[in-house]
Amino acid sequence: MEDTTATYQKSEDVIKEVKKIFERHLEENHLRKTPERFAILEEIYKRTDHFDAEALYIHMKNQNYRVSRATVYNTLDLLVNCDLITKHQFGKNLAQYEKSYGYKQHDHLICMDCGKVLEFCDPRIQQIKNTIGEILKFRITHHSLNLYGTCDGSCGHKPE
Amino acid sequence: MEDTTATYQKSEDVIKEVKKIFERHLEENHLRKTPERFAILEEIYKRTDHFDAEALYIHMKNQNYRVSRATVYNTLDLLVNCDLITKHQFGKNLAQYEKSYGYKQHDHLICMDCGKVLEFCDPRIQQIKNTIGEILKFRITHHSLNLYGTCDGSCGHKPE
DNA sequence: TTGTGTGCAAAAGCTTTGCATGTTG
DNA sequence: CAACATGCAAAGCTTTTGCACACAA
Repeated sequence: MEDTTATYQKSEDVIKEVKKIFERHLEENHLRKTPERFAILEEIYKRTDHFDAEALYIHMKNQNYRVSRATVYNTLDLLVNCDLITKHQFGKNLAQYEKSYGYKQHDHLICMDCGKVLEFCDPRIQQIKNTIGEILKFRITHHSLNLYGTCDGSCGHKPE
Repeated sequence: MEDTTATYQKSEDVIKEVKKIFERHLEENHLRKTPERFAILEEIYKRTDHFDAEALYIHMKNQNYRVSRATVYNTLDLLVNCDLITKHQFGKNLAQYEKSYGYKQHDHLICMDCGKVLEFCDPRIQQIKNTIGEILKFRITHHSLNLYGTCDGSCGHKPE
């Protein structure tokens, strides 16, 4: 944040920051700082977007970490709670996650043919949240907007 | 449709209409018109909003229909395909359905405390779909917008 | 009569839980 | 050292599949 010359933060810097955030979250909630928890956070922030719990588990195994599925699921919950990752359900019965620190709010566009997921931003969604929250007397904390369609055959049409 | 004096269609009329639509869909796709399929459609349109597959299965059993879960799931798929019902994933690993014939497009507001689901309409969502579809070259067929929050304690706060 | 649809039960897939062991605070 | 977290495996829950029988076309 001090360095105004760099457009993007280096990956190592981001990882350092999210670890600090996670650490604070664990302290505030009297949870233990175990190596597994930090290892999982680090691997998530090294990975690219959208992954599911099993893929992360396999990834950890391949990196020769000794973790269990239970710990993966446990840690994913913790990370969702402190807003370091976001959980999605893109229509299927399989939770997908993505890192959320440093990313601006965005929603998703899913191709029904090839499973491709694109991201987009539209300010009008914020307006909708304000309006509806006021009308229906809800304190809206978050939302999920997915658009489904087909990407004009620009993909190889390999249904997932 | 002929009767312009009635504000709402009688339930029996709606059921008659959706059965006709379903019948046409089955014919067009060379699928069989089995009594189970029509019985399931009928029970869905007699029920209130938002239900899951298991609840529907239990309901059918209680009505002394002899149906299997397999048939329930099979028929739900068919009904989704011909737009007579809509499938939702409200954050949990459990598909929820609702009848959609005769209802205008709407989205959902979910209370994280009590699980209550409210419905709302906002024309701006259609504008977002148009804009994004054009920009990202997608033919958008449908969407899912869920707002999550808390309903100001107006509920008994019985977390589902 | 032919093949699709059904019921039933078993299997599959994602997630949670129980228990003994390990480790943080 | 006490409580919590972990690994492992088993159980839970929703959904899918396999198979023999039923029945729509």
